[in-house]
Amino acid sequence: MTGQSAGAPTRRPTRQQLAVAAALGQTEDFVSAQQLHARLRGDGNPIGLATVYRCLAALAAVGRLDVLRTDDGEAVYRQCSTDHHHHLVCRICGRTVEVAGPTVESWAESVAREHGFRDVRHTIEIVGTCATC
Amino acid sequence: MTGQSAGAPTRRPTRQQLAVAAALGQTEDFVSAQQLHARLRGDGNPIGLATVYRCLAALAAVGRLDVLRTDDGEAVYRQCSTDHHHHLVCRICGRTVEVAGPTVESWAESVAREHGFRDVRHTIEIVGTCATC
DNA sequence: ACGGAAATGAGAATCATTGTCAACCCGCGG
DNA sequence: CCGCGGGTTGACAATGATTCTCATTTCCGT
Ligand SMILES: [Zn+2]
Ligand SMILES: [Zn+2]
Ligand SMILES: [Zn+2]
Ligand SMILES: [Zn+2]
Repeated sequence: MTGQSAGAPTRRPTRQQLAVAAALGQTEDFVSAQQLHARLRGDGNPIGLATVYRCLAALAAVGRLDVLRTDDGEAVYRQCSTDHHHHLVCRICGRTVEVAGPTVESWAESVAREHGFRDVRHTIEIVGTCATC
Repeated sequence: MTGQSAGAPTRRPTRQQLAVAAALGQTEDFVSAQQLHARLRGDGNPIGLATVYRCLAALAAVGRLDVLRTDDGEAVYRQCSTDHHHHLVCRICGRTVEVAGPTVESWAESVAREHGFRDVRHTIEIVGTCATC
């Protein structure tokens, strides 16, 4: 109980960690660790794959990232935005529309509470065929 | 139109497929392909791991199984009830509660239509910490 | 029963993720 | 300012679920 128990055991700052954080800050889309690694290197930012995983894990542990799994099991990460929303994706052309709705938010919240669940998070993805496809 | 000709290319029935279906019918819990494989063999029911995966994929394709991913990316399957629903999962003990709500269904539908999307599907996962954890 | 197509199974191959461990770097004490 | 200790990194090996390969077996219509 003593010591710096409270909050995040601050990680020692390094170039790599900043790079990862910066890269995540440049997009609102979900990216996989592999993609992020490739992107960083592409931007002339040398970093090891294992380090990318470690940074992502660290950020996720502190709750700064949203993590979800694609259908084929790959983990994808996104910087938690203060502005919570979901995506409507076209299964043909990939067009993505951001949608937000208090309706679904409160529904999820109430459903969870109703069953005694705490610290609730949710993942919602709506997939369809867009008007032009 | 004419029977199920257009839809599901009916799979040729075999002992293995029946065994997999039967095993899935014996439990309400989610099981991984590996677990199912072990269980089947344990019950003196010889079957190849690849076949288990194939059967599961086939069943899931026809919509007879609910599939979801554990935090570590492993796919788990469960025979699903005929009705559409979603899952409330405990991030600690894995306890799963089925939830259904016209609220969220119509919300998803309207949001999609509002943007001109057709043939809409959605994925919703609510994760939290259950009362006993 | 016969023949061809579908299904199976053992093992190899794939691929994201994690573990290993020596080299490296950052902040602090001297 | 300089050197040390321990957190951090990175190349590579290891893991483990899932998929692929292909020879063999099984099912089904004829
Ligand atoms: Zn489209
Ligand atoms: Zn939401
Ligand atoms: Zn629980
Ligand atoms: Zn639904």
